[in-house]
Amino acid sequence: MANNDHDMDDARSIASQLDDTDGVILDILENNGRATLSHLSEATGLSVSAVQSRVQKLERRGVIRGYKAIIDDERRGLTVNAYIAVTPTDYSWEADIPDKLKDIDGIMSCDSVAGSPSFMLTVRTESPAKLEELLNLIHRTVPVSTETTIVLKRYFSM
Amino acid sequence: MANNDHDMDDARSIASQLDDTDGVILDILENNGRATLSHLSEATGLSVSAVQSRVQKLERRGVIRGYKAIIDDERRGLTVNAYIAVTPTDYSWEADIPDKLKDIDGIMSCDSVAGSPSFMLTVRTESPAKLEELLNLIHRTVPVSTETTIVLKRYFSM
DNA sequence: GGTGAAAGCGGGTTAGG
DNA sequence: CCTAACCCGCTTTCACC
Repeated sequence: MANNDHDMDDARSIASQLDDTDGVILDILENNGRATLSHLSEATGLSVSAVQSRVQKLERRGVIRGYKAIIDDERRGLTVNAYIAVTPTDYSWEADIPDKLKDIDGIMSCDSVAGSPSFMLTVRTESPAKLEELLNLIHRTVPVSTETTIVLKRYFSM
Repeated sequence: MANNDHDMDDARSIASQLDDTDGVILDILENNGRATLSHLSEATGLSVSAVQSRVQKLERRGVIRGYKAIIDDERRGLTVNAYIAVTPTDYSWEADIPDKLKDIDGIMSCDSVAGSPSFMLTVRTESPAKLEELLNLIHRTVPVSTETTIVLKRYFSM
């Protein structure tokens, strides 16, 4: 995308541009993605149009990346969650691993981490059997060893 | 089982009540929490009001737990993410640990897991120094040992 | 950077069939 | 589950501080 103005899209410089009011807006929207502009206006003491321009700016700069409904995975039938520590068996592939994994259904996140596993994944499936299928698929896709830690109960999240 | 004969809010019984249309609605809302009813109407082939009553039902039954804005933590200044494996040093406290941790700022999720650590936390802070403070706070709050894995880069999530 | 107001309309809400 | 009203709130665009 071409920039209209001199946008500084380095993450750190953006963070340093955010003031307390932006923080209030982000806190509210993080907990209620459908908060209205008038609600944000009340909470910040600004006018609706001022809040609106801030929200739009936050969206344009990528601070607000989108909006999601939070789904109760259990009530939806996705009952098995797990952490998977991933260690490459062939390190020449290491840099490609996240890209190879990102479209596999059930893998919710992929982080590279410091330490002996190279990556940590979080996954969710509808059954232990499906989790085994997912692990098999991972091993067919990339040359890695995995260590899976099954979640017994999610006490809280975000 | 032990409770109420007509209790319909058991997670499994709710999941079994969801049909394909509900699945379409949930998939869309999970990726776009601000999808309009008319968009959902197009996607499902139902009328707007039919979709609306389904969405409301999903909200009332707790399948849809809420709506959130997705914030780019780096651009917001929260640059340090980590996984913390938690092992109680005094197991008589184990059951209380999630409750003690849930109001600590920076702890994003807490899962009990199968295996030798009892819990897995995900945390975020604005600096390594703040992460150390968070770890100190955890140790002052509950009798546990911790093993922290720092995230170098988040490739994708949710 | 912020306010306030007016006009248009898109989408949520609530009827009746 | 549908259609058809109704109405609140988001958006845009002003002029202005």
